[in-house]
Amino acid sequence: MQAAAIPTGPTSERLQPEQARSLLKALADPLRLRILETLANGERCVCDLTGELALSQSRLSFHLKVLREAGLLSDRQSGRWVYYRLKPDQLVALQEWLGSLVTHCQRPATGCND
Amino acid sequence: MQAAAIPTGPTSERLQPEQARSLLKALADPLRLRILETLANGERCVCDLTGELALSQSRLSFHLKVLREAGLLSDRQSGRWVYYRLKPDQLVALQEWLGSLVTHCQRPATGCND
DNA sequence: ACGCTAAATCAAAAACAGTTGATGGATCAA
DNA sequence: TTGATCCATCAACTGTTTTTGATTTAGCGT
Repeated sequence: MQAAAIPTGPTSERLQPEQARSLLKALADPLRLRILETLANGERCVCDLTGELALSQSRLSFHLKVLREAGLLSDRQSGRWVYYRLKPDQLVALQEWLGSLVTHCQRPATGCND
Repeated sequence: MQAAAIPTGPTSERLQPEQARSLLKALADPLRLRILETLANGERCVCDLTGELALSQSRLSFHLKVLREAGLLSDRQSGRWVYYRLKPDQLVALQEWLGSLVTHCQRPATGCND
């Protein structure tokens, strides 16, 4: 997935502000965080998740869609079931984006701790 | 909204999910990101910010409050003016929180890449 | 084909977040 | 004191997100 041209970061590419916002927004929900934490333990199908998280199917489906469209989850179908799994790439990218924000704010010149 | 979860330590302690959520939510807004970026250049009073960002005073005040309650900003009054500055601590804590989520998901045992 | 189950999608309602314009408290200078 | 400026807060309004319950699409076994 790495673009050959610009070696911006150690692992992934630099996030655009708009992408960062969409990730932050997807993460800024308690239910979606619970879903992520559950999926951090490994792949699950939707029916398992409704059970484990005690959610209605359509409610869960809504939030899975938000997370998937933000690029945080991938899904695969197997028979009647759809399995979701966490994609760490975007999390790493967001982490790096946060890091650059911190760095920027900690520059000595007009630093934020004077 | 509930009272702000005031960050306890000067340097990074492990974030509770609820604190993480409140930080993510605070960051997930384009205007608030612009405010943060402006404050990354150093402390500013509210009246400067209304000018630089071309915002109504009450709109700016609303967003400053969100950021302050998330623990991302500190403020101090000096005469008639209130100066806001960025507090990188919570950004660092959030970064670490993201990191731990990634780490957790990348454990070999029930890893998310099998 | 049929019935059954998994999951996505839809429309309407409810809940929430953000904007606006007005008001009020605090500080300062004259 | 009066008047001006800085800022926070409030209530009313608008727009967006989330929830709900119903419907739809699709896979599997019989």
